Amino acid sequence: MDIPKRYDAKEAERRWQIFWETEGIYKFNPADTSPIYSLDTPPPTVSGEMHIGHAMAYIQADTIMRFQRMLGKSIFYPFGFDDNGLATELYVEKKTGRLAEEMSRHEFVELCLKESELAEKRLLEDWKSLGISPDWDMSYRTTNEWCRKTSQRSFIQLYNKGRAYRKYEPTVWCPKCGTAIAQVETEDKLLPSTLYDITFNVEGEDLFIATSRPELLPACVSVFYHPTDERYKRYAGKNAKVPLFGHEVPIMADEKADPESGTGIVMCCTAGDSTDVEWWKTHNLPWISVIDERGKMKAEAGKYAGLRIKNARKAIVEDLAEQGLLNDKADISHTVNVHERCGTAVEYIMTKQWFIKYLDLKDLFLEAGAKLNWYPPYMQSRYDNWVKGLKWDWCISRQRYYGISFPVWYCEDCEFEVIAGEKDLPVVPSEDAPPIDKCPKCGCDRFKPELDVLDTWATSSLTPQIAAKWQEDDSLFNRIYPMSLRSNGHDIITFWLFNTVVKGLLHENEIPWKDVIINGFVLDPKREKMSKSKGNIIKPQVSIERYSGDALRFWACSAKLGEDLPYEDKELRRGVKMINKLWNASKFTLLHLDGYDLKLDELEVTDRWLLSKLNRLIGVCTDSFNDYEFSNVKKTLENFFWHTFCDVYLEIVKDRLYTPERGEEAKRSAQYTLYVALLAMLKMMAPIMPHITEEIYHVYFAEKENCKSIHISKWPELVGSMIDETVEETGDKAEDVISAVRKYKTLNKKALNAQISRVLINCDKETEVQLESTCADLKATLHADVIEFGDAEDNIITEKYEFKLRVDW
RNA sequence: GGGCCCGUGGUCUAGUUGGUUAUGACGUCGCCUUUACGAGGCGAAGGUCAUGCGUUCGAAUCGCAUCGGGCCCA
Repeated sequence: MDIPKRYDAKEAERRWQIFWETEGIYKFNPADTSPIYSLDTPPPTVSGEMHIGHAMAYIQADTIMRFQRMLGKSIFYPFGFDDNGLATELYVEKKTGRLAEEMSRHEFVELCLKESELAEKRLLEDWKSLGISPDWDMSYRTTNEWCRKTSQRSFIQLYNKGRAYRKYEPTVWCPKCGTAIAQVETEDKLLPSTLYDITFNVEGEDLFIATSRPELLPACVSVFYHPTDERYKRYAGKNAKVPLFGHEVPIMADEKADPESGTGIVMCCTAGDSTDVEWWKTHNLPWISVIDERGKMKAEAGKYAGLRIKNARKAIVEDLAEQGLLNDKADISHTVNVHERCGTAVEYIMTKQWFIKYLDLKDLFLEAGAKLNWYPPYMQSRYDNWVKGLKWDWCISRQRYYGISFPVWYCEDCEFEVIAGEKDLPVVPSEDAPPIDKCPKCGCDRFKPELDVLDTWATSSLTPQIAAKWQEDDSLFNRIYPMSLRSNGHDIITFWLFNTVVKGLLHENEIPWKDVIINGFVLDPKREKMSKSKGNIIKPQVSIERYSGDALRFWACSAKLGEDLPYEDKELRRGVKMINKLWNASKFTLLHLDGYDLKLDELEVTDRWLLSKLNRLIGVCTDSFNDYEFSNVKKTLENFFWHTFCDVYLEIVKDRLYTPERGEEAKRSAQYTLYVALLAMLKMMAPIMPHITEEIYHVYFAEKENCKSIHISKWPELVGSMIDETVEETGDKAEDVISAVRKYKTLNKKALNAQISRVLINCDKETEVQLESTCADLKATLHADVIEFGDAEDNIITEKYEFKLRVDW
C-alpha cells in the first residue's frame, strides 16, 4: 500500500468536490423508495458576498444531511439563489452606477437578470467550496420561469380564496425608494432631532404642543392627552386651532398619550408613526394626506406644496417663529423607524396596495408554531411573540421594477380586477394581454396592467413548494411535503420562517416542515457583531484558502444550535491539526492492515475494551446527530479519537503489530479492532470533515466495502453485545496504570520508551486478575521487563483507582 | 418599555431533570524523538462557576433580586 506522507488539503478538497459532482454522489433519485429526508435551505441573496454566517449555517445543516444520507435515507436537498426584489435592484444600481429611473422598465429588468446571473456564477463556487452536498442539479433562482409561475399561482389561488385583496390603507412607505415596505423591513434608529414647542389655540387660550415633525401640521386631525392628566382634562370636548393652517381639530383623551413626553399633550397627524395610524383607526379620524410617494409635500400642505419633507419642516418652523407661535425648541435624540435597506425614515402613506388577509388566523399560526419541533425549543417563543404582536395584514405589493409581476390587470373604467389564468403563467401584465377582451362588469375593452411587483418574501416563502414541484408533479410533492427540516437564522424567524408557515397553511393546510433548526450568529474574535463599518468582517473564502474547507467545517460544528459562535483562528488551526492527526493515525493503521483478510479468532482484552467504548461512542454520535447536536458529535468523537484511540490504544497495540513473538492471533485481534474502529470513526467524522475522510476511505476501505464514496456508505451500527462493563473496567484500570507510569517517567525526566526493570502493583485480588489479563500489553506499553503483584513500598499512586505502584529502573 | 437567551481559570467552552475532587481546548511553564504524527507525546500551574439573598442535608445547576452582554420587537 502506497500512502503519501502528507495530505494536501487544498488539492484534495477540489478533487473530491469534482468527484462527487461528476459521480452524482448527492443526486436525488426519485425512483429510490427509501424514506425521504429533505431540507428546506435558505436561498442566499445574490446582492451580497457569502459571509461567514452563511458558511456556518450551511455547514451545520449539511452535516445533518450527510448523516441522514449515511443512514440510508433518500436525500432531497435543493439549493437556490434569491435574486428577486429590492435587494437585487440596489445591488445592480450600486454595481453598474445606473439608476432604475434612467432607463425603461424592460431594460432595467434585463440588466438585473444579467447582473444577478453573473453574481450567481461567482457565488456558486464559494458555496461549493464549503463542501456541502446538495443536488446541484436541483438548483434554482427565484426569478426563473418556474419560480415566477409558482409565485403567481400562489397569488391567484389566495385571491380565489379571498385571502388576497386590494385596498387603500395607510402603508409603511419609504419615500426614498418610493415603495411600500413591510413592517419587518424597518428598524428603529436613534437619531438626533429637534423637539418644537408649538402654540395651538383653544378658544383664545394658548396650548403648547411638542412635536418633532411640524411639517405634519397640515395633516393634524386631533389632539390627545392621557385620561388621567389633570392638566388637560378641562379641554375635553373642545377643539384646538392648528397654527398656520387654521383648521380646528378635536381634543380627546387616550391611554397612548404619554404625560411625561414633551408637554404631555400630543398632536395626531395622518400619519407620522404607527400610533397616529392606530388613533386614526380607533377614533375614526379623517385622513389628510400631505406627503407624496417621493417624499414631497402635496397640495394639501398649502404654500409648502412641492417642498421636500425636511425643507417643508424648515419653512414651517421659520413661519411659526416669525408669527410668534414657536414657544420653545430643544435638541433631542429619539428613535425613528427607518427603512433597513437605505436608512430613510419611513412615512405612512395612503395608497392602494395588495394584502394577504391573515390577522384572523393568529390562533392557527400559534397552533402551527406549537406543532413544529424547534431546535432549540426556546426559539418558538420568538415566533409566538411575533404572531401575537401582528397588527396589520401582510402587504405584498412593492412599487418597484425588478420582481415578480402581479398577474393582474384592471379595467380602465371601473377598476375591475382581471386575474391571469393559471395555464398562462408566468405572465408579465405590462407585456402580455389579459385573458379576456371585455370587462365583465362594465363592458369596457381597455385594461391597464398592474405595475407593482410582488414582495420578495411572497416568493421566498414558497421554497418548499418551489423545490417540490408544487402542482406540477403531485406524486413528488406529496412525498416531499411537509419537508423534514428547515434551517433558519434566528434573525429571520419573523419573516422567512413565519411567511413560509403562512403560505403552507393557506395552501396545504399543513405546516411546511417537521423540524426547524435555528442557528446563531458568527461574532468576531472579540465576541462583537461583525459589520463593514467596524472592519471586522471575516471572509470564509480566506479561511478556506488558509486552513481548508474541512477546518472551517470543524470550526462551524463547534457551536450548538441557536448559539452565537465567535470566530477564532486558533479554532481553525485546531481543525488543521485534526486533519493532520487523522491522516497520520490512518496512515499508521492502514499500513498494518495491508493484506489483512478480516479473519478473527478471539479478541484480546484491550481490544474488547476499545470496541466496547467505540460502540458507546457510536450510540452517542447517532443520538446526537438525530437531535441535531453536531457539536456534541464533534467534541465526543474528537476526544475519543485523539485520546483513547491514538494516545492510548495505538501505543498499546504497536508491540503486537511489530513483534512477531507476540503471535499471529494477538496481531489479528489488533488488526480487526483497528479496522473496525478506524472505519467507524472515519464514517462518523465524515459529515463534519467530508474531504479528509473521503481521502482516507479511498486509500483502503472503499475497495473493501465496495463503495464509491464514504458519504453513501453505511453509518456504523451500534452492536450492543460489544458493550461490556467488566471489560471496560479492566481496560480503564490498565489505562490508569499506564498513565501513572507515564507520569512517573515524565517527572523523572525520562523518555516514555525508557526501559524499566519492574512494576510492582499493589491492588485488590479482583483487580489483580483483571490486570493479569492485560499483562502482555501492559508490559509492552510500559517497556517493563516484569509486572508483579504484591505489597511493597510504593512510589506512585494512580489517579483514578488509587492503586499503589512501585517502579524500579 | 416588552419578549427571549447568555455570564464557568487569561481566552473559548462541557456540565444546567441538584449529589464525589467542575470537562476539554487555546495560551503559559516544565519534561520527553514512543519504528503514524515535534503540526507530536507526558505532565504542572491557573476557577470563591457575574453578584447578593433564599430553598435544601447538599446549588454551576432550582427561585427571587441586582449588575453586565446579546438578539428580536415596540
